[in-house]
Amino acid sequence: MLDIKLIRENPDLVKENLKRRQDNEKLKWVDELLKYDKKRREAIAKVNELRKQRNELTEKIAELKKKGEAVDSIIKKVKNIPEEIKKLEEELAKYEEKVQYYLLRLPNLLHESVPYGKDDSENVVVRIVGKQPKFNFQPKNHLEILQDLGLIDIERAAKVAGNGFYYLKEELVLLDHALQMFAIDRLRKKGYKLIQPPYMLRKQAYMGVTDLDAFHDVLYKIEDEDLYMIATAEHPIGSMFMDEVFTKKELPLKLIGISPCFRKEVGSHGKYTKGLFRVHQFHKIEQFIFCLPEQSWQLHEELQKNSEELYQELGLHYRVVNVCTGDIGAIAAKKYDTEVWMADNQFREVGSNSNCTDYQARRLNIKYKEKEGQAPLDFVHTLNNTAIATSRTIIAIIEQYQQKDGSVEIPKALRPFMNGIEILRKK
RNA sequence: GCUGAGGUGGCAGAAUCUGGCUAAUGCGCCGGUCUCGAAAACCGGUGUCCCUUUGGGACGUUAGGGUUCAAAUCCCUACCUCAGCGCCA
Repeated sequence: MLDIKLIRENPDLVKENLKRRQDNEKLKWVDELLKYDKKRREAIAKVNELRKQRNELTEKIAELKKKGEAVDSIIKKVKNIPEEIKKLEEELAKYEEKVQYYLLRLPNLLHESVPYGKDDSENVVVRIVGKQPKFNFQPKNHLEILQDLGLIDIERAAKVAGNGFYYLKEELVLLDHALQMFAIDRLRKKGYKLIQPPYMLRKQAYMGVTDLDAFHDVLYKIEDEDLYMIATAEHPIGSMFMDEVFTKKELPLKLIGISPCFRKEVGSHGKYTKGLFRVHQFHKIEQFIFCLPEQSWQLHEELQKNSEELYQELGLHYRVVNVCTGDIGAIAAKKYDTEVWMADNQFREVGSNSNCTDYQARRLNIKYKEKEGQAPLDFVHTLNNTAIATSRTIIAIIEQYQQKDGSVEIPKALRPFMNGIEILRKK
């Protein structure tokens, strides 16, 4: 959410930002928002005036009663004021709803370093790391390999839960867990604090951390409950400190979340959906930071470095892209995607790293103050970055480490976390 | 899930029964006086919003409704906390 004062004072800045995002249909929203904001403030003035009148008369009633004098005539005079107030308040509520509608939908201001572009084809490659694996045979995709090894069953998963689910088996389960333990181990050594959050959230908490499209396209809702299955640990961790005030010395607060992630993936038709790439559930280790505004850009690079170190230690070939203005999404001010190389010679996303500046924090009402007992100064900044998303990283490992005989080598970094297993082999 | 007791500012805590009496008082925090400096003491301030801003006003007692001229106070709902009971891996 943007600061209404900023929009009032710099409407052109907000409009320029929308143009860069190619969100041209939202341009008129800025004027609409300001129109309703003005009406809102006028209504507030009127309501205040009426309340003042009522309060004065009410006080007179109390005063006269104390003296034991008659109050009937004043009560008659004041009696219809509450109704007028109510009418005006209803009008005011309408304006407030409008203002809120636009505020919740206007996207974050982009950082100047975000490249201009219309969609993911115009994301800018920042760097390519590692070497493309060379095979002296025709490489297979992960699904074929895993099925040959007998480590996955997606047919039965489809039978009981539908497309997009899977049964992992034996060593593949260990690999999934090893990836998580590996990421946790490395990040804890950097001082990040581990959190296992609730796997469901109320709507109110969810509103603060994501955009409204998510409620339909991404989130599973529990029937008859005000609860949504989380799509990432980012969400329960972001909302964890809702309506709270940090002291400066508590910041930056660097956290690692571990959780399963549940996603509906509505509207993913036509996208790459093979095997484990686009699934309804997977595990993820997530980095999350609450910090002072002046710290966030440096920490954004730190988060990027952290996750790249993991991919490097796993020996994976990957690239990093600076996500362009047309592809970045409403909440981030800047976003890097990390994309791993897959056997069909495509790079595909395994993680993304967002600096949300104060956009999430304003919605969640998370502020900071100089020290205990003082008034809050301003909103904090929030950042989140994938450390490891298991399913997609599994794809990269299986496809990049496959051998001619159909076996798959386990990266050395993972072996201590999976009972020393060095290779996945058909039995 | 049931029963009972609760939820008041950054914190503690009164007012709730019996609606009108500055949300008292203390702590913390900010500023000032004093001091070489600090502590103590004393004085002032300490949430949000609106306006025609040396000022005026509205809102604010977990949240949302209701009753009333008037609600922290009475009624309803949700959420949360505590206690007891029940159920459960």
